[in-house]
Amino acid sequence: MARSPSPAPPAKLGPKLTRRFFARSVHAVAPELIGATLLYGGVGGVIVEVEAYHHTDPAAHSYGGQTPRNAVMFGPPGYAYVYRSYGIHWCVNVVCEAKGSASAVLIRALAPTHGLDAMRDRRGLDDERLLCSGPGKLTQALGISIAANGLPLDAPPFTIHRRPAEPDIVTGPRIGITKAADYPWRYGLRGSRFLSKPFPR
DNA sequence: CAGTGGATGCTCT
DNA sequence: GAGCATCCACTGT
Repeated sequence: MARSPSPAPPAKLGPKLTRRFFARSVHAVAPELIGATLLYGGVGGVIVEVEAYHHTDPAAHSYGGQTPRNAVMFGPPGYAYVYRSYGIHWCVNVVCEAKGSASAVLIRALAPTHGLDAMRDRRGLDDERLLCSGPGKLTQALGISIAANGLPLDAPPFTIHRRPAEPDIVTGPRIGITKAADYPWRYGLRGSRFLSKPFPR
């Protein structure tokens, strides 16, 4: 099959984010991640959708206390928390706030900009819009698995670049949860074609 | 487009 | 043994 020539968005990248960036409230970090560029092994794109999970939030994995699975959430900020979802997919979070706060931001969708061919191979798809438009899709496209759990976000294979400008951000209820389903802690880039689902209007 | 159900494995009760 | 921070294929309008 002929692969459509990808009209790659302009690769505008701010400076690399350091761990200090994550040492703040998830509600401060989450909107600032919209527009940032996430790379894993050089493959990735612009973050267009995230969700905040605070430790006081019944939907957070850390809500019930520390367990082997969520241990990374209880560690220092600036690290990746990866877990298996529905037995099939991986999902990646960035740990925020102070050590022990056990709060994190789930990365839910990217606009692909780097390594499109690698993403297409891993996903078995050509359509750019479907490569990273969901938390399980983007980990597959980037090759993120449990091996990335606990890795620092400011060192290879991870790289996160600050957003080059402040984007137009939408908020709404989080996706796919039953507890605290009304908290408006989903953040997205307004009008993006790469969201996992549209935001309610 | 909306809704439904299966796949699949791990975590915690 | 239940319950998932999901995705995809399939159905019916």
